[in-house]
Amino acid sequence: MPTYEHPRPSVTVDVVVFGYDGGHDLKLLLIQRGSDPYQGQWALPGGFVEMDEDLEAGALRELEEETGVKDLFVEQLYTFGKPGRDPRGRVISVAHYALVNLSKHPAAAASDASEVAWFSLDKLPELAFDHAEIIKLATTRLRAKVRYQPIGFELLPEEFTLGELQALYETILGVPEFNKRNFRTRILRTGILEEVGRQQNVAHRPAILYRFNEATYQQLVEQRDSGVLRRALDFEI
Amino acid sequence: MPTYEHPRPSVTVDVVVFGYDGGHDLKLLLIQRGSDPYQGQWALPGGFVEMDEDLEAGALRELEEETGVKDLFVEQLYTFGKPGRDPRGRVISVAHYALVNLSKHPAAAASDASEVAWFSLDKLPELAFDHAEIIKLATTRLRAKVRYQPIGFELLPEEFTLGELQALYETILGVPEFNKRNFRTRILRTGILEEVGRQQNVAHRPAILYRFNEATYQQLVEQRDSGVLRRALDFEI
DNA sequence: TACCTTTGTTTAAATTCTAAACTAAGGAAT
DNA sequence: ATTCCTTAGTTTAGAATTTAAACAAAGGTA
Repeated sequence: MPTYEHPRPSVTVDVVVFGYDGGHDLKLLLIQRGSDPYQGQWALPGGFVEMDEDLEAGALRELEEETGVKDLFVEQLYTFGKPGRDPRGRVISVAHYALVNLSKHPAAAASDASEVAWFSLDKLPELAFDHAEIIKLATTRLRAKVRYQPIGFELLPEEFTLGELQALYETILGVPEFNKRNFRTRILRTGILEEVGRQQNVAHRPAILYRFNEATYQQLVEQRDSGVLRRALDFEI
Repeated sequence: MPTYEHPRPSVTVDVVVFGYDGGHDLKLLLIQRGSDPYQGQWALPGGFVEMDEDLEAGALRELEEETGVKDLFVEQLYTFGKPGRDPRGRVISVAHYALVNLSKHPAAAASDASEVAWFSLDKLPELAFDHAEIIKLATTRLRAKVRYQPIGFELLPEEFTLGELQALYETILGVPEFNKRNFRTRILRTGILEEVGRQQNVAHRPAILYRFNEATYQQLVEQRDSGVLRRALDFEI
């Protein structure tokens, strides 16, 4: 049965972009819709996938076209396909989420969609389509994933202190302040951090700067998956 | 921009159905393709999604049409959309996975696709499309998820002993034999099991039969999510 | 009645976690 | 130059948890 016999839904890719600037909240990148359905409302960056591009590539392309933001960590989240979720007809959206450090990717503002802005995750405007639901799922996923995979590092600058890392975890998880100095022990014993220097010009004892060591991490993942280690990567917060 | 201006990919739903019969391996439900691309090869049950049905509903419909199996736990897995994954053109597949206890759902055999059979997960035939890749991801997901969500109960009969539950965990995770009698402690202290009787006519001390208590589980999930409890549900194997 | 098998409990030692006290390293204030 | 303040980082004792082994129980079978 060749495909052309079937009526086909439209397929879009949308991206929930989380940004972090060292503060006490996560940011979310939204665009203001310039055209037809939900015109003027805020929405996730995204658009129709092209016939010859991979889904993730499409998500990154739409993101760059609409916001100018590129070169970031992106991963598939979930596919939303309930009939009626888009007034234009049957539209299935393959939602992604992405993480970005705002000091690396400066104030996104661009292009063919009318407006682009970063919103605090806990002060979002009204959203088009079912995008509020998508964002909620992305947030849940981020919170769950950050506990057992080192994706948080995507939100920090290349070099960071343990204090900054802990503040990020507290921000993502919404916990006021946890585990005090035990956080340090747990993260360091995994061996996935590498010392790269010390802070300069701070009005207190300068902290050690660390960098995420991807090679060591991959090695640990392999050892765990082959059964050599069991708990090596639990930095369970 | 109305959707009809865009070329549209085809969208299918596929289902990785895991079955368990109390033995030492997991089974996988496959169909033998009766038509055009990959004719005669084994493949996942699935097909084109209809214009007015939800993705999960489509997965269940195709599954029942092609194999006769219905009424089971199903969840979205991942969406596969690489160009070229289907020789018929651009086909995006929203893959799902499902869990079923084989004593409840007897030998699936049916219908419009030519053949249906259960295969041992570690003795799979050559597979059509990128279905081997989909199965691999589903297996990884099942192994990961069974450690922190009680989805394993979907694979057991209504009433089961702790020995049976442990055997299931060992089968899913591929561990020869773990934790001996501590498994019991960890599962029981969560409170998600409810005693419903004892085994009959066995040539040894009869084991207590348990049933999964969904209400207690939901209650614990809520308490955890609201921060009251932290570790209540870690039955981390 | 003795024995076999599997279920289920108890417990002591080992390990890990928690939280507090303590030490260190800067700049800023005096 | 000295003291003070702030944040970084270490040590450690007590609490809690995990592990693994010994032990006890409950059938059927010989």
